[in-house]
Amino acid sequence: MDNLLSNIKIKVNDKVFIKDPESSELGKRIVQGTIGLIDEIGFEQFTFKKLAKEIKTSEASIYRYFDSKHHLLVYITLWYWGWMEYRIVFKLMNIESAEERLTIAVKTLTEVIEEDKDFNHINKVKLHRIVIRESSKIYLNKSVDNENSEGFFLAYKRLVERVVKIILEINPTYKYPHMLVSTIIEGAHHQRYFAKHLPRLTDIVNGEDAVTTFYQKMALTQLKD
Amino acid sequence: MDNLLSNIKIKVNDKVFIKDPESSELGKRIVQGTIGLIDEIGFEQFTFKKLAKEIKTSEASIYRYFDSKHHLLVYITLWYWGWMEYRIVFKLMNIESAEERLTIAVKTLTEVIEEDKDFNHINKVKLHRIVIRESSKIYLNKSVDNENSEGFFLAYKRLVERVVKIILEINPTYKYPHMLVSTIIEGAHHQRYFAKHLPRLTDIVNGEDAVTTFYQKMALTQLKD
DNA sequence: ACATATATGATAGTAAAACTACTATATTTG
DNA sequence: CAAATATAGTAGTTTTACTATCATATATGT
Repeated sequence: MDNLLSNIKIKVNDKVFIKDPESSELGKRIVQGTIGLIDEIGFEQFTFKKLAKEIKTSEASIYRYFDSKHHLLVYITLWYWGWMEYRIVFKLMNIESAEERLTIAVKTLTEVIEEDKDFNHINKVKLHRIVIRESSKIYLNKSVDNENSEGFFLAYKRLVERVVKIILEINPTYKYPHMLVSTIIEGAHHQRYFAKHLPRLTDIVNGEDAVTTFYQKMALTQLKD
Repeated sequence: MDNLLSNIKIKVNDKVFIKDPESSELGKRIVQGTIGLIDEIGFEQFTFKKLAKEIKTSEASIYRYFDSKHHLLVYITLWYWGWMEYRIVFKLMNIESAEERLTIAVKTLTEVIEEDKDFNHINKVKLHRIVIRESSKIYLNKSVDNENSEGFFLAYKRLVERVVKIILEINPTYKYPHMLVSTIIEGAHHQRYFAKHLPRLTDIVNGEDAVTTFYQKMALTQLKD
């Protein structure tokens, strides 16, 4: 991918922010600083006051971009999903075999993220760690129905749908394609987290990326039912 | 199970509470009230002040039982895991076939909970909804390593290990038994939540419990690898 | 060039949440 | 039955999450 994406912008639902953080220098510092700080101290300890200090601005200025720290977390998660969809579309180009496309999609969704130079102000390694630890909090709460009706989760649904389509190409009568895909995405996050913090809840295998291998096999075998 | 469990107490790691809530009338009201209130308003909106009002006691009295609302959530989640382990042990009694045991274990872990009369002050239907929406928050945060070293998650590990053993009975060389079990447990929670709030991320099939069916099949087919 | 819109910064304030310290009362026990 | 102990209740403090106000800097349009 290299620098091909250097003039592409990942679009995020504009109901998530008050002012688009991509539209200004300060906005980008907010996003960059948020990723650094949440990665470091966790979402619960993260406050706008600490962020303001970190990026040398005022609390009030941050409130001009985001309503709440919750919306800021939603923002970076939606950005991540949008970015994932892009990566998948890219990697699947010109690949004909549906099986191969599925294998690549699952690898992309589950593999460890390596740092690259696209979207400069966003550190994807840190973002990935945040998505693993924090992203489910954006929908596991009482505001989910409201936010769903505002379209907050469309980026996630699109991402899932894209992989579902590949599965249905392989087996048009498979009954649980959405379940399979969302199990893989969420499951991979969990397994990476367990590997680091609760290793007895997962399996760490020498010489292979067990998470990716496990879910690739799962995708290919389950859809045969 | 009926009333067989009426004089059994689910043990919860005593580092989670300051004073055992099972040891007094007030303690039981705290647990009962917590389950009702978190189910109703969600963990983020839940406060000790609201709980105190609900159960007609004072904030300070609740603080004598639990350090923080986080520990209270840990408590009810650990209770749930302990209870699940009990249910599984019970249901597997005298069943010889490992395949059948696995099918029953997965059903128990993934099925919809029906109200019963055991452990009277704990409403298991509400508790199940809370576990689905909130339980992952007990480990998806920066205190996980500390709390893990205090043994907070042993009940979860024991539960997983119990099912892992069945899998290894069926296929002693299967490489990913923990991954499979934790994927099933967490996955089932997610799918039930999606079915209610984000249905496009799952598959709802008429005339069957798609969640249980999906994960039962997954367990039986994956371990063949 | 100058008025005006827009962006940011600095400061202060409010309400609720999270937690602590202290006081009062009930119960147990020596 | 007095002293010790457990439990409950009241009144704080600190932090968080947010709002409001005003000052200043920068950009834009005519």
